Amino acid sequence: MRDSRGATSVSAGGLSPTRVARPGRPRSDKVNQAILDATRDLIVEHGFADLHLEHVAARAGVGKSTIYRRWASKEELALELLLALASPHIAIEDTGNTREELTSSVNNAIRGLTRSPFGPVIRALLSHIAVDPALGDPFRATVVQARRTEIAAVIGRGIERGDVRRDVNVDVATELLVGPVYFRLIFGGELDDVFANSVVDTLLQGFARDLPERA
Amino acid sequence: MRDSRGATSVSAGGLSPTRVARPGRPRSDKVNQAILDATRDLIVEHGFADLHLEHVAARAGVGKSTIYRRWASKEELALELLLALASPHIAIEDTGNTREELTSSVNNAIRGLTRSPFGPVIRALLSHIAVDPALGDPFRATVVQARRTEIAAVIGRGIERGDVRRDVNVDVATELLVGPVYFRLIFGGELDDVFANSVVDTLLQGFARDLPERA
DNA sequence: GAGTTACGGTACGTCGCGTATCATAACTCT
DNA sequence: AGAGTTATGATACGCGACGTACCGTAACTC
Repeated sequence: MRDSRGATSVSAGGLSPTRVARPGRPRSDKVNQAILDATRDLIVEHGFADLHLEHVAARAGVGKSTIYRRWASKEELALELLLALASPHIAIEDTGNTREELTSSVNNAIRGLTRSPFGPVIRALLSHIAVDPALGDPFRATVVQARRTEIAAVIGRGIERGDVRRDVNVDVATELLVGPVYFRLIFGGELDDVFANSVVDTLLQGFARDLPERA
Repeated sequence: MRDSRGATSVSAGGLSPTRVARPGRPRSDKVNQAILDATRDLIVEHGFADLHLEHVAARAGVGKSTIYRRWASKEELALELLLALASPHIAIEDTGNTREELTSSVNNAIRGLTRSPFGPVIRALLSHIAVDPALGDPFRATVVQARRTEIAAVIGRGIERGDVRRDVNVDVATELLVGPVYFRLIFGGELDDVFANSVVDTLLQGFARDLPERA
């Protein structure tokens, strides 16, 4: 993120797979984790707007300068936290049952938002993701893209099985599956199995009673 | 919001329809509007996190104390602005064409978010709506509820016309129509007519190629 | 006119920002 | 073992915004 020293960055391309063995005292992984943990706790407790690096430092038992040495801003720190929290993810297996896999897609999103620290954190950062490209672009490029790809695979299998229409737009299908979840996250409503099933049922069947006129 | 003096509040129940005629100098509506305008501009320009009441006061040509006399916090001020910006809204007419009305529902959401100051403001406040009940609850109770009711009416007409299945859950239907719009607002993607049509087409037809097994 | 409230402006203490500096700790290389 | 280098926790700094308190003046009711 900030410099090439830490294990934080995408590994600046050293030859050795483990470490480059530079001179001087190495960055402490423990400290790194303590900062991220404290950040997570404070965001969950007080929200992103009231996240203050001085408090993070105090709770992590760390000097303020140690934080600034690794991350240039609150946003960078939050981004790394967000990506770290988003990565543990249950893959959607090929079960042979399209409805089941679609429901899993919706439930995966719900679980991530309700039963893990990822939920409160992304809730606190929604605006910044929507507004600040420095935070939004990397998030879109990794997390959102991965989820899109995964659901695209589900849709693809559904088409192969003959369960799903061939002309379904995969991007729009993803947004129809997951969009309602985020809508409820922001504007209220239960996020549970009943909702997930309701979304999938409605999507599979469609609104139309009879086939609507095409074009 | 803060006290019972201003025309701002929901009218503390005076007998006269116009004014209660209290002693002293009355609150200036001009000043009120100037503050809201300045707030809108600054949120759009710099985002909510960088909204500073001292700047609002300066741009509105107003004393800082005048702002604090009316609103207790940045959030309260932002809420009133949000509600004011959300209220101008094009109703969805009964055109007799269900597909057309559904598309209008989606396009209404898109237009509000892309072609009016409401878009940048709500984008900046998404997190606060999701996290802070003081801001979220009133917003849900008014704006979100109104939109839900409106779309429910569209669905209802569709059912009467025989275009829409009778057993469609109106809440879920609303979320399926508008959720994808908010998804793209946050996570990126074009918000245009093509998207609106795509959403409606997919929703009317459904994903399923043949009728899926029920239950 | 007297009484009351709102107005713009200014000054105040407090807090977090991001930077700089320090003595010390941890590690590499000779 | 010792020299060189980088990281660490701590502390201090100037800056800007916070929210409050106080002014003299303006606007309105009686």
